[in-house]
Amino acid sequence: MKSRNEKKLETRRRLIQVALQLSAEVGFSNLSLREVSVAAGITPAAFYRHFRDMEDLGLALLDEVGLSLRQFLRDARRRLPTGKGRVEISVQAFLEYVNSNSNLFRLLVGERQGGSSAFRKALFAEIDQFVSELKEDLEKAASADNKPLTNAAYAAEAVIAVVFTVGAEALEIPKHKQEFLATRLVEEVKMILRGARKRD
Amino acid sequence: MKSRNEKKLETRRRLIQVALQLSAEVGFSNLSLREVSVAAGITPAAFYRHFRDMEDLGLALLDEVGLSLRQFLRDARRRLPTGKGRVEISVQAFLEYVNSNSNLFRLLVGERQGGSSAFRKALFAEIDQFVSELKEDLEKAASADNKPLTNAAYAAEAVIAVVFTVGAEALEIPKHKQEFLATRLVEEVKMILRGARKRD
DNA sequence: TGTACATCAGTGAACGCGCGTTCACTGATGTAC
DNA sequence: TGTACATCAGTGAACGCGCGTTCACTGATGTAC
Repeated sequence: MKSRNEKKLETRRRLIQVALQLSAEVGFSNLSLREVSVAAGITPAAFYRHFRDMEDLGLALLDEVGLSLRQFLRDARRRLPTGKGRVEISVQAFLEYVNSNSNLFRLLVGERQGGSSAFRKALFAEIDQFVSELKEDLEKAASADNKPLTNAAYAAEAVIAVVFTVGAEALEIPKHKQEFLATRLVEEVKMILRGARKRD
Repeated sequence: MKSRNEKKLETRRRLIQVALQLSAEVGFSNLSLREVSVAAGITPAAFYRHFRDMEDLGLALLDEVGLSLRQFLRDARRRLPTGKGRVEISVQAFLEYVNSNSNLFRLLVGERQGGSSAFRKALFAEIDQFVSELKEDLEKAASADNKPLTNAAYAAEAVIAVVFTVGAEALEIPKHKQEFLATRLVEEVKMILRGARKRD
């Protein structure tokens, strides 16, 4: 038999999952408390046993996104070879991530404007963490290749900007039409990295 | 005396202006027909004399944004000197534009996700035009400087990605705290252009 | 193990509210003669 | 210029709807003895 606490956590999980699914269609900020509650199989009144309001649920969703992104980064870093072709492999992995976690990624790029200020702040914090992890990766790779960068932080920001822009476009088109996005993204990232290298 | 037609156009203008102002605060997709109508000084029922629904108004807003952006580009191009410092001047001009037309810019970056598919399509078309105009500028500048680019289209896309990303951040912070954004944006754009140049 | 009481996730009804949309209407502007 | 009629931007009331939130409640789970 499941304990009362376990059941409560299950319902909480269901609320989060359902909110993620629904927000992919209309955007999280257009989601209603009633809609989410009913889709999760509880009455609207019971929603308040789990979250104070929709903003509170939104912050929980962002935690979820952060967790998933960090996991993706960890996996990607582990699988990545040293030497040639790293950009291609990373871009490929990223686009796969976007396609299979489109709900999470949509939240990340789609709600930069909508939502409360607490929500936006948490969202930018997630993106910042993404940027700073990339910065460290770039620095490591640069010193391994003996091709130092003038400013790894700027390079990381620029790369994230184009990666997220392309990711947002990928959401709009079916997966089998995305090859050109991959090649475009690879070229643009390489362009940035080339421009970021110290001239000798 | 104003003709009936002129008065109608004035009301239409007022609806558009008011929608632009209100959408800066909550985002266009969270705006209600009643809210906009009353703020423009007409009853909700009279709204239908001007637009079929809110989506229709949204498309009119995008026209407005497109017009204003093209004007900005034309002015910027005219004022721009040849030779050194062009990136700095362009970035400065762009950030001024973002600050004084924040409502328009917010619409452009904030509704990439919200809104109907017709709305999103029109929005991406506006951005695409921005990209292709920049591409031509880059090509001209490159041939004038005799520093040919490997792929001006990719360079333009990457530049727009970082420019819009920084522009979106600028919306979040007061103008007097934006100096670091300007230097950051200048460096990132130069980085991309450097990486885009043909190696000889 | 059994009993008595406490906890609390979830229920279902109710509330007031702003929403989009419709409708018959008003009265100023425009047009034809 | 004056008159009779047409047009049509805007009015105001009404509608049904989904919303967030509250409330007293139920009944299964948990706890103390």
